[in-house]
Amino acid sequence: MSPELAAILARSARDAARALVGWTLLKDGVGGVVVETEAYEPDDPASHSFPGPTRRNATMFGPPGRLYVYRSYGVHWCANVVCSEEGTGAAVLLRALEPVAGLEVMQERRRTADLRLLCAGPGRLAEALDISDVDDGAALDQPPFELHAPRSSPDVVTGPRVGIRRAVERPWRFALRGSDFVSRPRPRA
DNA sequence: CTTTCGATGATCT
DNA sequence: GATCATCGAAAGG
Repeated sequence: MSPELAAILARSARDAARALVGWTLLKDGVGGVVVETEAYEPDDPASHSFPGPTRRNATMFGPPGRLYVYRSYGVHWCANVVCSEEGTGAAVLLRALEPVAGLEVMQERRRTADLRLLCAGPGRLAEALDISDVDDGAALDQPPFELHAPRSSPDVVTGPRVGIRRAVERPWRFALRGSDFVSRPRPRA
């Protein structure tokens, strides 16, 4: 793993979630720029790692830089980046990308031509990149995945996390300011 | 525009 | 049996 990525992922989920905005994520050359993330910390009642290690969340307690993939509402797949120290259970939920590469492939997978709806939400993002349970535990800096650093530091806004019932007050959602490709409800401009 | 609701399966109580 | 880090279609204003 590059020193730059390792340094980002070594930090808390909050810091890693903020720092991952602007990076480009690809699977098999298909994907785009990360424009929205959420942090899930250890001792965070909203995190899947909160109850401790189980079969589902085992990847969360493994090495940083791996993908933790889980099924949401029995219908969708959602993808996280494991971060902080191995064994802590910290992770960053990937919530939205700005589509950049493989647009036609993603449009086909998502069955929509609207670029704003290709990767705007964790379930949509996973479907567009063809991420599922088989990718759980995969290293994000090794094929078929690539993670590329932004050229300059992006302008990031924060807000409450989406879709959770517990610890709703923690402002651990991060998004690229003004992006047209974030999920709803839209963060403040 | 906004709100409501069904789908569908693993996990938890 | 209830809950859930979601989405899209349908119904309501």
